[in-house]
Amino acid sequence: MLCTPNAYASDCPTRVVLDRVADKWTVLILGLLSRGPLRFNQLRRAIEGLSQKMLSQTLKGLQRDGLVARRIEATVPVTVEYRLTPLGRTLIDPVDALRIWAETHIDAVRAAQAAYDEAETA
Amino acid sequence: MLCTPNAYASDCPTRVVLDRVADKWTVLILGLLSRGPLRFNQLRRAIEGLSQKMLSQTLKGLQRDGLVARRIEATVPVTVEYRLTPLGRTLIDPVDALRIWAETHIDAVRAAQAAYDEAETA
DNA sequence: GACATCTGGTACCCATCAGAAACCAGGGGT
DNA sequence: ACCCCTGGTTTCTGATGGGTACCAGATGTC
Repeated sequence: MLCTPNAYASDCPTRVVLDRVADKWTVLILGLLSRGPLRFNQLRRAIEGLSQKMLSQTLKGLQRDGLVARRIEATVPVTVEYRLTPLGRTLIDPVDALRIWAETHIDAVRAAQAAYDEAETA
Repeated sequence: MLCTPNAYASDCPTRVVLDRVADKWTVLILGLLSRGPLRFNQLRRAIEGLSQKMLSQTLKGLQRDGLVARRIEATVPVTVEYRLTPLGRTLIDPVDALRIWAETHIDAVRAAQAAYDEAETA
């Protein structure tokens, strides 16, 4: 490795990884896959507002980064199953923590936003 | 609150918060501020590749969400100090975990990418 | 006075990207 | 024949991320 991993250096590849991992759809997809393998349309239906394109694109990126494995099942119709790899499983905790933080502190954030917007307008 | 916090529902405000928190610059900025207050240009210099505009924009968002407090110091020249709020401090652990994950697993990810690209080309 | 430099930003422009909708392809149901 | 399911890709467009230049105010310095 050429650089000591340091997300604050722009030339460190860590930056690229952080960009993938610190992503809304990644967090939601990994959160679901942590509970077990799912098929393409199961994921799409479970995550409201996620378009086919973004799902396909995000899954492709996750596969490339070795976090998710894709397996074609010879059923009728052919189904495609996505599951976490061992590497992907090491990411469950950080990503879950983030999602849970958002769900837990949403009230505080909304209150802060309201206060901020109030001060702005006034 | 109208909805049980659920990041998987598109109409839940949690989604918006997750989008802010699951952001490359947010992760890097909060990671620095967790070690103590910093001024605008200190942050800018510490995070390579972060433009003034994105820093300004991200800090404004973090203020609105009540994660970061901005304090103007009557020094010469006037300096502006950014520090985490109590709410912001609750986010340190999740966000640090994400950054540390990226720094720790960068080798594995790079290897997976190389293998994937190899298979693609072949 | 003219100029550079520090502070912390804002205005403008452009390339990229996210998202919506259409389309593709193979098979099943009626 | 037609519409449904499966899992995508293509196309188009509006939003947005990000770079560059610029702004304001104070200090220094030639």
